Amino acid sequence: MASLPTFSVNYCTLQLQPHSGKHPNCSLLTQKITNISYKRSHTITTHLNGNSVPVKSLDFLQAVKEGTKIETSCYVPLLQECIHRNSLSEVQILHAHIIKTGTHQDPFVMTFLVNVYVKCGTMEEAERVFNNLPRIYVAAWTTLMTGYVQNSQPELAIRVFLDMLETGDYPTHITLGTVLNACTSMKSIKLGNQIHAYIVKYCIEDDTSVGNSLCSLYSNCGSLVSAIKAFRRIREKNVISWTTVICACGENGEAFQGLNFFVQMLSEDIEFNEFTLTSILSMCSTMLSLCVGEQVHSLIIKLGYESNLRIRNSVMYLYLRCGSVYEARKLFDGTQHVSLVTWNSVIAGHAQMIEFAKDDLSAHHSGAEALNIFSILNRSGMKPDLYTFSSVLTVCSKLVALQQGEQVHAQILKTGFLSDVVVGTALVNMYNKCGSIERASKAFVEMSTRTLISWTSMITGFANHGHSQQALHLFEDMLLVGVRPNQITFVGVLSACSNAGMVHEALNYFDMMQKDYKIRPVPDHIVCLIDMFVRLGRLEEALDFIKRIEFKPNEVIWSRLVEGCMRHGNMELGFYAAEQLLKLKPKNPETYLMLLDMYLSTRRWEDVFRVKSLMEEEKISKIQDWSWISIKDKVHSFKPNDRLHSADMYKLLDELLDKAENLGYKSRECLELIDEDDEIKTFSSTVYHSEKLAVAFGMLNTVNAAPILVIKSTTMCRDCHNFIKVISSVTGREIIVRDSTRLHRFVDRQCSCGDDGFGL
DNA sequence: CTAGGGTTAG
Repeated sequence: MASLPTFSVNYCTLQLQPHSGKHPNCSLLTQKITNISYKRSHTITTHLNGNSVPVKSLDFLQAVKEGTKIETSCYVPLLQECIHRNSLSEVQILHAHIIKTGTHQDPFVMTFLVNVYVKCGTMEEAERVFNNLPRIYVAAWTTLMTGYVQNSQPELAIRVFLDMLETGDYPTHITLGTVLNACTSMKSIKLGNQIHAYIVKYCIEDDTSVGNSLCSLYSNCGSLVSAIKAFRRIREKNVISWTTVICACGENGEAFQGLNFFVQMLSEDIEFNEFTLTSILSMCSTMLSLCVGEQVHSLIIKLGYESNLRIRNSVMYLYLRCGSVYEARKLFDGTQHVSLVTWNSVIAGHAQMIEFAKDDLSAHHSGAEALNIFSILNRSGMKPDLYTFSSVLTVCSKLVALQQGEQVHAQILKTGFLSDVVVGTALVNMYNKCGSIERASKAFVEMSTRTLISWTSMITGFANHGHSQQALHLFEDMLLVGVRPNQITFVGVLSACSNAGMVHEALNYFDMMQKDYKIRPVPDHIVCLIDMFVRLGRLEEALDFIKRIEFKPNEVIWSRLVEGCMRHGNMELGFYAAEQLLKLKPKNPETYLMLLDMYLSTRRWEDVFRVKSLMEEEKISKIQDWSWISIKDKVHSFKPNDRLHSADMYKLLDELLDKAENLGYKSRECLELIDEDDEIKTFSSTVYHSEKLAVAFGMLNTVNAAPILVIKSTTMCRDCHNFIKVISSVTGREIIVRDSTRLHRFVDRQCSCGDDGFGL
């Protein structure tokens, strides 16, 4: 006999039971469930005391209390109604009744009860019932596994699977589908392949549910080709199969192919449902294709799905992600009974708009609107859930809105959502982004479970605050706990090394990333390393490094080298790097500013004109230099030299400038790209730069001990950086400025960036 | 007991 596939999950290795030749399909028990259970219909009828009664109108609790005898066959539909109502308390009453009447001897009812507890999200109870089952059938194993998969403990699902095989029970096609789903959540293609081998061996690859699960496994592991293969092998494809393959295309960036599958469905008259439509919509959202999205929307109206709330929510989200606030708003206002998901979609949609907005000003506006919607939601009496909180915390972190973030934190504590990993991670990230590394690490330590994202967020937080050693210690801890780092984790690790100038360590980790974890370097990794060499003045090494990478260096990589060359006065290399940069036709106005500064200061007028004409060609507009500060629930914005704020503020700023000058600060001019006719004003004053205005405003409008948090759309200039350093000690205030490249935390004349992280 | 609107790290 050929050797059997081996399942290995960290702690155990087990051989599958030898098969008897034919795969045992559904057990008797599964058949029984299908016969008695119902599609999730709203009118379940049952027989009570000989009369056929619709369960929904039946106050079964009353019946139970009055001591009515319930036939064993009635428990399942009653329990099903509890799932539908999501009422754990009623489940418990029924459970007690089941015990009282001795029905707990019935393996079928008790197996169903495991499912009920799973559906109510109470795994402890589900386990308890499972452990006391009079006889464990394959359906019970499967149900328990499903519970673990749905409650984000896929490793336990695999453990249960192995336990099941040990007792000699055979998996059904549904069990295998669930195991595949566990592999999918663990993103373990290795284990998935082993299960796939088993499936091929028993010739059930063409089974609908197995095929569907295989399709989503491969899709989640990034292999669209295998996903489509799995889909094609399904003998009887159902709506789920089609929807899954469409999702697979969307998740893997092949939206066009996904649309083709949908068109095929339409032309072949294959049944589709609301889920198919929402998948299509979310595909349009991720590829930001408003044009296709609008067509799908009209199709939805034509097909009469317009009033469907799920679909409405998806359409709203689509419009928001594509920046059509007006359309989204129209839909929102036109919806009579909005659900929590509607609110969540609108908030998450605005959060997304921050990322995809055309400029920083509208990005900021979206963020402020998201917070506004959140407060309306709170006043409406509806209770926010973990999705709401995660989105809102993201918004706070992007707006550097510490006060709102703290309020949300308090609300999360009260409502008990802190135990959720995603919410906990979002909280850690919020404190990191708002400059409070202390509270971030406190929140991180207090988490009961951590995902890769939690670790990565905290490591990056330490790195961004200049706490390199702590970042690296945390990374080592993460490895000890057995969490596998990814590309993004290494960005944090390398940036920690870079900030501390730890060349040896950086190169070691860079090596480890590629050799031990088979992660290919991306521009972000290289940027960290280039920054490190540049910081140490080792410009030639930086160049060597750029030449050694396998991909074409991007705009950021070259511009960091140009910047470094300017700082260290190596103009020859600077000109070379600038040539490479110009070949890429950069899009960032700040890059042009830097190049102009370089050519102006060396009086290379021809190059100045070359850069200027390239700017025209590339339609580079003037730099949008804005700063913001959130105070209480309001966001205040500042433009350089604006005179829109109170006279007190300008007075305070002038006083601070005086004080700073007495302590050795010397104001310096800086290059700017401003003015209506887009002419280059060579050097202009930095006195009223937007961040200075925002800081002064913050001093005036917050209590003395409070930190001042400013967010800035461009990179901070050297002058403002010096100024804020000085006044942090003059005023004894902590000042945090998050600019377009990094976070600066000024305390007592020191900045967390180590004074190397700013521009001209 | 299998897909299924809204959530976290760069």
